[in-house]
Amino acid sequence: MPELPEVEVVRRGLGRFVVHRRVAAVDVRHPRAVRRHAAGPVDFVDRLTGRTVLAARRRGKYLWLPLDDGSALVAHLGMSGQLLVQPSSAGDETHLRVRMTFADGGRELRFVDQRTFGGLHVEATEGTDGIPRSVAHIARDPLDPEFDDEAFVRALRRRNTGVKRALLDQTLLSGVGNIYADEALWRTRLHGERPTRTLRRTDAVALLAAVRDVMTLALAQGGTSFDSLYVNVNGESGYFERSLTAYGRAGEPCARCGTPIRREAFMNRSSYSCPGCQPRPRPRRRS
DNA sequence: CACTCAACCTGCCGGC
DNA sequence: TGCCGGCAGGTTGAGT
Repeated sequence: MPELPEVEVVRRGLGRFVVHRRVAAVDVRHPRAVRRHAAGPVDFVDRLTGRTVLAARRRGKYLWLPLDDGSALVAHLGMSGQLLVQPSSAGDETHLRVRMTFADGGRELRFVDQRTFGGLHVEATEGTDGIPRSVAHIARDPLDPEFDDEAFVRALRRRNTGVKRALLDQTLLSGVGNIYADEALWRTRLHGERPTRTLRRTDAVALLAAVRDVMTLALAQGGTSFDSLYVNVNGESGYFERSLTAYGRAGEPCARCGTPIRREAFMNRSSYSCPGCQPRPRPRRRS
């Protein structure tokens, strides 16, 4: 479910409900959920027990909780992961993978993940920026104050691929997934298979602005639905859906020109775009 | 080095 | 009803 805005909503929830608390106990209910913790589930539990959570951080779609011994609990939600803050009296979720209780006896933190593409692990953080090594390859995201717009524009135009593939490459910029890629492309009137080499500078600048705009808008909406409690922070929230202009809207009229939105297969998934506003690029002979 | 794609899972939905 | 194919907001690592 989660792209940057959704993950950021989760991060804020963790910041509010988990930071400054000391871990009392951890129960790994499904080893696959901690498969990226190379030393195994027992070590995972050992490294967390007794630690205090210092903060809740994020880069792109990765989350991590720095701990008081210099390590961090790193989380990726994958396609279906959720981090829920639940009273201990709440019954186990069907896909509950990891449960963490705290010394203050308050609400638990639960990792719930149907498809188990997501997971948790503990690792050291390094350097002054405190980025876990497993996250180091992820580029800054467009909402990061230190994101370098100029460097992105240059790198994008230097790529030799389709613009949507580039947007989804988390080492070029992070946080963009299938939905926001399609939304940003629609806003910029670009077809996802437009070769990055043919983008004008202004196209690249506009595309980045569109990514930022759509993410900021989605985040504002997600933030509103959040304050009740964590349960609302899952893909089920129909909140974002309302403002989507292309993604998932095959057959519906384009909000700009009325042409029915098309759906095309793309990398084992789908792309949605407007045939009127986003014409397929003409195949060019390579030079 | 840059790029592409299958594999990793489970559940749901529509068609037969 | 039940079975089957297709599809789902992501990432990695092997292969070209």
